[in-house]
Amino acid sequence: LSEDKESSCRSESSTPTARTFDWMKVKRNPPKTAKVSELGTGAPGGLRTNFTTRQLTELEKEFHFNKYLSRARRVEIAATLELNETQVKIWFQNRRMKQKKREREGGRVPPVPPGCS
Amino acid sequence: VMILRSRFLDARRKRRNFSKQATEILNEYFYSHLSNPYPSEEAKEELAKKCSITVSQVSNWFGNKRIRYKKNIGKFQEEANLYAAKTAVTAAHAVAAAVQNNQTNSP
DNA sequence: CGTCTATGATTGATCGGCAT
DNA sequence: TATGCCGATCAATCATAGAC
Repeated sequence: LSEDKESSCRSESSTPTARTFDWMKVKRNPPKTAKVSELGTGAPGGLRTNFTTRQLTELEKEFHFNKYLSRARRVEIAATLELNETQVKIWFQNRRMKQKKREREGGRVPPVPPGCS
Repeated sequence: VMILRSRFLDARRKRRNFSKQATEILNEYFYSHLSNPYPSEEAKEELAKKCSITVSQVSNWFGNKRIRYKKNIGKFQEEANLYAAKTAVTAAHAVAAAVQNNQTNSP
């Protein structure tokens, strides 16, 4: 049960806190989506793609049919929605986690807000 | 214009701030574990119970806190010192109580 | 009342670990 | 060694609550 191990810090002037720990330095690599191949128009990879309502609707529909995708289905959907196979794969990945989260803490206190007393 | 940003009017995003007491508990944990503010699943469940919120909300709180803290450490300096002091006082009381208890029980 | 800031929630994508 | 999934987290953004 021993944690706290100064991982890396130097400046210690006024208070015992305010030190810079490793978790504060963590930097995620920018998204590699949107290949840098279709440039020409300057496709700045490293942006969080914004899925359109149409894409989300289709993905959601497919999810209700299959929680998991086969390679073939993934390719098909990616082509239809103009997304990478990876994006489709990740979407389903996140969607499954979302589903699990809802099931886990779903039945919460819904019947109470109205009026009350 | 992509005025069509309509996010389906996320009905659930009717946010309500946590009680001041809940925020106190969360901040106390955060600053007393500033070297590694990543509560275990068990710790999250305990915090959730104490704060009367869900485990997911505890996760959201720590996620937001960590990101916003490192984004501007200086802005949280005052808050950090505040909780550091509070933790020190609490610890002091615990020690004092322990000492007194020891004296009382060992004549 | 309108503007600016604090904060809870959402989500596409990354990271490390494990399985195939 | 390469690929998919899980669980946790990141990071940017949304929309609202609160401060002024």
